[in-house]
Amino acid sequence: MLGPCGVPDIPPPTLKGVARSNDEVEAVLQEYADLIAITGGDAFKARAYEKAARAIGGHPGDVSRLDAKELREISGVGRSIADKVVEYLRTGTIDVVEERRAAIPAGVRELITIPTLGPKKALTLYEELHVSSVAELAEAIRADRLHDLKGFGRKTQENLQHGIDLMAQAGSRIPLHIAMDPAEEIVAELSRLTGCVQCTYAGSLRRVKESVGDIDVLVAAERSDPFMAALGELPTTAEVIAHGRKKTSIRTVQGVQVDLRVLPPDSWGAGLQYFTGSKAHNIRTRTIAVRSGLKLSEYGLFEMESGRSVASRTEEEVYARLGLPWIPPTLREDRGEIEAALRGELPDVVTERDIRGDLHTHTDLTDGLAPLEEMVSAAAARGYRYYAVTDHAPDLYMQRMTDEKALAQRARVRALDRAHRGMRLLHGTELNIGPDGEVDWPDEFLAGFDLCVASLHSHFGLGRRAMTQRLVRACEHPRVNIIGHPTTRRIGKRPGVDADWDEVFAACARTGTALEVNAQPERLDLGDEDILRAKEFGVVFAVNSDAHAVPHLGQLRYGVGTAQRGWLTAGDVINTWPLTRLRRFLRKARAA
DNA sequence: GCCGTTTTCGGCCCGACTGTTTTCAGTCG
Repeated sequence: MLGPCGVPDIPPPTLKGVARSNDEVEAVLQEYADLIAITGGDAFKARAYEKAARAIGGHPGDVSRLDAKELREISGVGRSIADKVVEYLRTGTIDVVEERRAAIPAGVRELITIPTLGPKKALTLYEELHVSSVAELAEAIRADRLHDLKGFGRKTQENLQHGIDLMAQAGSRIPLHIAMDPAEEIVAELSRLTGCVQCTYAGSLRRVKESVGDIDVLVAAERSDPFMAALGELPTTAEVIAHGRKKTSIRTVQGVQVDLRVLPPDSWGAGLQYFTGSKAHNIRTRTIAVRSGLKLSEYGLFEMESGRSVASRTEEEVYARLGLPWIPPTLREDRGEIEAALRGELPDVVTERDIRGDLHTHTDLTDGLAPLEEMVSAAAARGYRYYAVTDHAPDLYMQRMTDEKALAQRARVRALDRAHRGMRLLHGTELNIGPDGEVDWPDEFLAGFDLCVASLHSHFGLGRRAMTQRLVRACEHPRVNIIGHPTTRRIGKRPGVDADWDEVFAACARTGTALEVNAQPERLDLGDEDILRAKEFGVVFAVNSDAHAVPHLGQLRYGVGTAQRGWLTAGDVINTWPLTRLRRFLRKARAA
């Protein structure tokens, strides 16, 4: 089930011995940390569990293969947590977590997903007003029951209402990355079965939308029943919602609904086209079909008169018979792709293969999890030709960066660079854009970096005018190469900052400053629509992972998908360029 | 609960912002 915030509820206990992903272990430890905080337990203990949860989520290897001793080698995991992880891996539950679950309704924990509502306020609401879900909180606000509650003044109530509204907007949609894991797992499992001709996921997941309603999985096979049966029996399946010959629906342990459709191999292309959508795109393709005396459905493209099938086996075939080139799924939103295709002007969208390097990454020197050497090895393993390390700068106080630390890291980066063949290392930093657009460190010090990303981390509430000037000033800084996560939105949690984006885009184009497409799935910032707009101004982009751990490097694909949705080609993206061209760009307008 | 030692206790990212509790608690990055 999904809560109103779109966060999956706690998965029910499952069979013993089922391999669990790092993400699941991370989730249960994070839940325990939340429960400790809500029940007023030791704040440091809660933080210890949070830290361990993050460390396990960011651990490059599969923790379900580790024993207690090996688990303790992960930083932040000691004897007690290692034992609990082992207990979870073996039994699917942890006793002490179950005890706290029994004491606090799941809905109370859901409350703290509301921005500005933390564990203290959640507990107050529960104890004083017996509020134990987001819906009940909304009702309590409506009925003005918070009136006499200490610490819940008018403004606080407004903020809570605003947070609830934001989550309602996100609705029951699931963040992209939450849906991707079960989708890929199911596709891999079904592909293994005898008789499987084709198998993939379709729908908004294939179009790489920032959130998806459910997962559509398609199989091409002569007989459907083995696939329908197999889906119901997968370890990831928590519940079968509907079971039929053409369609079966289940809910996964993550709370995501999956619809499986089995198509005859002959109609694979038409089915894939149909179930990939979007609806708006399909209306256009069907209209084109009708004008040519044809009828397009999920079973094929047919002559209206005779009913004879003219295309259905592949998507390419279907599009071709409509007089169109194959259109990448990420463009299928009826945002002009049909017209562009008809003119033969579809963009040759950037792909993951085009990416030569990552230009925004962190290490454990600041808030990353992995040491420099591990991040660099992982980057090399991805086949990158260059890789930038961009830890935070001193103005973000909590990161405790100093000149000395930055310089020591640079020396290590230079040494590693000499040791690595085929991949050049760049030493950069992620600067903090202050309220007036100023950044950390004086010019002379910044000159020592190969590149500077600059991002907003606070003061999100400045007025539109001040925010615009702030961003423009950052662009105009001669050492700032990339504006990181430009709007700072958190999908479903926080809207982007208010600025005159046209003015910012114009400043980027004028000053030779790239805009980031931050690939963190909860950011995807810039988003597709802003990218489309910015591109009109002649802006160039950097698609970066902003990785804080080794596994995050792989999230780059979500950024690439978002870039595609913004119609970007490799030429628009600076980290597809050869290093010499990139370096020229990084010099900005300064004398060579 | 973890970790590192000045080892078996005592710290633990720390400062800003917000709203409201007139002196600070809660939340966030």
